[in-house]
Amino acid sequence: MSHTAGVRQAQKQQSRRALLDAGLRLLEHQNLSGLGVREVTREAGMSPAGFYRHFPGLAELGVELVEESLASLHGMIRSALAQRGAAEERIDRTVAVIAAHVREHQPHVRFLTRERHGGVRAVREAIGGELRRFAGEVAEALALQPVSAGWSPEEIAMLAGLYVDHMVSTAAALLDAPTEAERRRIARTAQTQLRLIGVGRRHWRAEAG
Amino acid sequence: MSHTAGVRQAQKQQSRRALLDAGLRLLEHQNLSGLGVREVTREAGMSPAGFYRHFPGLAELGVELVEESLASLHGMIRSALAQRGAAEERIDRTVAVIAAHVREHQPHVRFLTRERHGGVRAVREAIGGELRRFAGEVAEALALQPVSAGWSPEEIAMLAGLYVDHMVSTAAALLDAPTEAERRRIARTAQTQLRLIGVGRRHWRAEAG
DNA sequence: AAAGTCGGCAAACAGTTGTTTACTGAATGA
DNA sequence: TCATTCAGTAAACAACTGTTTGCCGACTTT
Repeated sequence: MSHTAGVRQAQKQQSRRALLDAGLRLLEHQNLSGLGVREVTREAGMSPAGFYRHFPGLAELGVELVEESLASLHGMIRSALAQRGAAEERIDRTVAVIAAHVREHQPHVRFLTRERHGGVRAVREAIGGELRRFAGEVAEALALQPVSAGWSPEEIAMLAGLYVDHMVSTAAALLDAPTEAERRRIARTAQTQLRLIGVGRRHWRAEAG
Repeated sequence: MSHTAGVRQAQKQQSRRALLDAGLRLLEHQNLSGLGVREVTREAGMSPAGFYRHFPGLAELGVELVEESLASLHGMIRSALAQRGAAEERIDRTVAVIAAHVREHQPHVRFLTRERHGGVRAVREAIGGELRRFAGEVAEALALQPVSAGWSPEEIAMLAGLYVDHMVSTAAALLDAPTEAERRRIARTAQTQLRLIGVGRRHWRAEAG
């Protein structure tokens, strides 16, 4: 359908990408709700009317960006969960994975953190829902670990939520950090925090409920 | 200077408040970067030109809203820190304080979570800086607790950061929750998470560093 | 080679925007 | 009482905005 036969299709895809990239670029310093069609087409080097050959409106551009961003985030989470080895090592590598993702997908991550509680309901809910799905995946992975023996599903879910929230906070902090030194400091703090949570995990069953 | 002699001053203050309230109302469904002077004055029942008798521009309105919101948040944090009693009790009351604050200052809290990573640099930095100051206060309070004996300042700071981030996440989740039942579920989860962190705290010195 | 498809453009539409201008009229101070 | 101050207004400004229209010309299909 799309893999052959198409100088036409290829050019169209290219223009579409140009629009998406232009939007993503503008959204680094702006909010989705404040974006304009003319603004995007200007940045993409296209006439305003051309926009409507690709999207019915800006909302749809936004949704597409959400999907892209979440797809890459999803990949990152799977990488983080795939870490093996001792707890210490896993923590360090997980934080490293997060830091690398933020570095390499800065515009996407910035978009997500900015619109996570932004003014566009559809986008907000898409992000929130997907984060909840991610928490579910994390919970599944946690359930398989020996440390979780005897934990109720609710307890595992609350731990997964804590991890996901922590990851989000850490990613946002890394984004805002102005210098490399600051980013390293944030990463180190995040590691220590995860270690503290890990200590709590190991003593949870003996102490609580 | 201002406490007497002023039907004039009082009327001005009233108009100023009307503008701030109008802005806050509009910002429940919108982003600061997408707000317009005409929009605000229309909502406040004032002519567009009148706006400039009170603020040089919208950015200043935004900063003023940040200060208001942070002042009320500051009050909340002090309440939370003032909790006495056993760990369990303190946790429950702290979460209750957060939930009450979110309920009673919904527009302010929504504004903060929305603009925490929003498109207006000055506002973003004001919020971020103030949250860091709050973390400092939390750290001071933590240092006084017996559980923190033997902790380095860095360790205490990372714990305070974890608490503040967790509070922010919880507040945001409470805001987004559609039903009272959902809010109760979130509060209960938050309590359990705090309890887990508490377990980690108590076993930290024996296990880490 | 001819006919058709369709991405992109310029131009025009009616609205809206931020900001300035000169003004009005009520509160103020002499 | 009279002059002054000043919050709020209406009107005008140019500069945008989203969206539609008709058209062109390069690709595709027949």
